[in-house]
Amino acid sequence: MENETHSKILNAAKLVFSRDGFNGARIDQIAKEANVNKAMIYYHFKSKDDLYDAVVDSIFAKDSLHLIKDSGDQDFHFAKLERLILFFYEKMESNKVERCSIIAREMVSKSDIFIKMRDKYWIPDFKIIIEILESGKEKGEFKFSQPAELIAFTIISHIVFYKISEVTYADSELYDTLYPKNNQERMILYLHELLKKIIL
Amino acid sequence: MENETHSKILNAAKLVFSRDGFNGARIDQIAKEANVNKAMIYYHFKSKDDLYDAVVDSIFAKDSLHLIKDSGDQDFHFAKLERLILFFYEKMESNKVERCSIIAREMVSKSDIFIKMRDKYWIPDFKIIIEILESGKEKGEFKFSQPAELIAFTIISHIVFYKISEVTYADSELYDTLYPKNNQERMILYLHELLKKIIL
DNA sequence: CATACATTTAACTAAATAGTTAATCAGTGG
DNA sequence: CCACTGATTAACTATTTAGTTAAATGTATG
Repeated sequence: MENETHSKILNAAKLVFSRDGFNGARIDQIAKEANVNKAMIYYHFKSKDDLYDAVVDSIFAKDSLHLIKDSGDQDFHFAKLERLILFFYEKMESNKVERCSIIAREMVSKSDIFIKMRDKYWIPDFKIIIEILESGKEKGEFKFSQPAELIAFTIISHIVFYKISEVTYADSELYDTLYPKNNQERMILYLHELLKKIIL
Repeated sequence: MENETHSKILNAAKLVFSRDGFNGARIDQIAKEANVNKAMIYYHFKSKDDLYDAVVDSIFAKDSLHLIKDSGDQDFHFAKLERLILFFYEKMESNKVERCSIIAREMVSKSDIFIKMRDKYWIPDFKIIIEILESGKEKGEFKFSQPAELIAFTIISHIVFYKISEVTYADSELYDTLYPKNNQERMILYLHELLKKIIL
C-alpha cells in the first residue's frame, strides 16, 4: 500500500471518473468523496490526466491474456479456450462498474491512453484467441469454416458487451431476466455451449 | 428542412458531441464548426442539454424494431428474424460513428436522456427479438434449449458491439482483418450462419 | 529540544466556458 | 420609405474549474 491518503484519492477517483467520465469528473468532487483536501490530489498526482492514468492502470494492470496463454500447454485447445474465457470474464467482474464504464467510454474516445491500452492489451488479446482457434483447427480439434477473427469476436463481444450491458440495464425491467440472482456464470455456460456448436 | 442555420448547427453538434462526448464538447467549437455565431445556437436551442437532446433524437428517431416487426407476417420466423437483423444493422450503419460513439457513452451514463432511450427503444427491441424466438420455438420452427434472452443477446451484441468496435479499432492493425473492404456485410452473413447452428 | 522532512490546509489565481444582451442587418408588406 | 419581423453579430458576464501557494502541522531523529 502506497499510502492511506494516496489510496483514498485513487478509490474516490475510480468512482467519480467511472460515474461521470473524464470530462464530467470534478477534482473537487474527487477530493470531497475521498475526504481529503483538494491540494492533496496535486501532492500525490501531477494533474487530472495523471490521476486518470493511475485509475486506468489500477483497473487494467496485469490483465493480458498473455499471462495465462501458455499455462497448461498440454491441454486440448478447447480447454485452453475455456480457461481464457473464464480468466477474461473474471477480470471483467472485478471493479465491474468502474471497468465497464471506462471501457465503454474509452472504446470511442481516441484518447492517448485509450490507444495505448488498445494496442498494448486488447489487440494482443484478440490475437491470442485467434491463434488458439487457428491452431486448434490445424490440429483437427476444431472444425469451422467461418473466419477465426469473427469467432474470436463472438467470444469477446459476449463477455464485454454482456458486462457493459449489466451497467446499462441496471434498474430496468430487463435486469432480472438478463442477470438473474444466483446465476452469475450463466453467460459463461451459454458461451461454452455456443462454442461447442460452432467450432467442434 | 427546418432552416439552413438550424441544420448546420445540428450537424456540427452531431460531430462534436460524438467526438468529444457531452461534457467534452464545447459550444464555441460547435459554433465554429457550424460556421455560425455562438449566439445562433442559443437562438435555435434552449441550452447545451437541449441541443444534445436534439442530436440524440435526430440520430435515434424512428429506429424501433416495432416499425417492421409485423411486416411480412406470413413469413417463417427465421426470415422474420433476418429482416429484423438487417434493419437493425442498417440503422447502425447510418451516422455510424456518431451513433456508435453516443451509444457507447450513453450505455454507462445513467443520464435522463439515456434512461428515456433505453426504456422507450432498446428494451422493447430486446423484447421483440425474444418474442420472435419464443414464438418460433412454440411453432416448432426453432429448436433451442438455451434461454431466449441470451440468444437475443447474441444477436444484439454481434451487431452493436461489432459496430462500436469499428470505431475502436479504426487506424489499428486489426482493422483490415475485422472490417475488410468490399465485404461490408460479413457480420450479417456470419450471424446468419451462427443462428442457423444454434436455433434451427 | 531542535532540525529536517513529509503531510495537510485554506485561500488564491488564471483560464475556460455556458449563457446573455443590445445593437444591427436583411427582407417584406403597406 | 417606413415599420415590422426574423436572423445575425460582437462584446460581455457570471460561474465553474484545474491548478498553485505559502503557511501550518505533524513526526521522526540526532
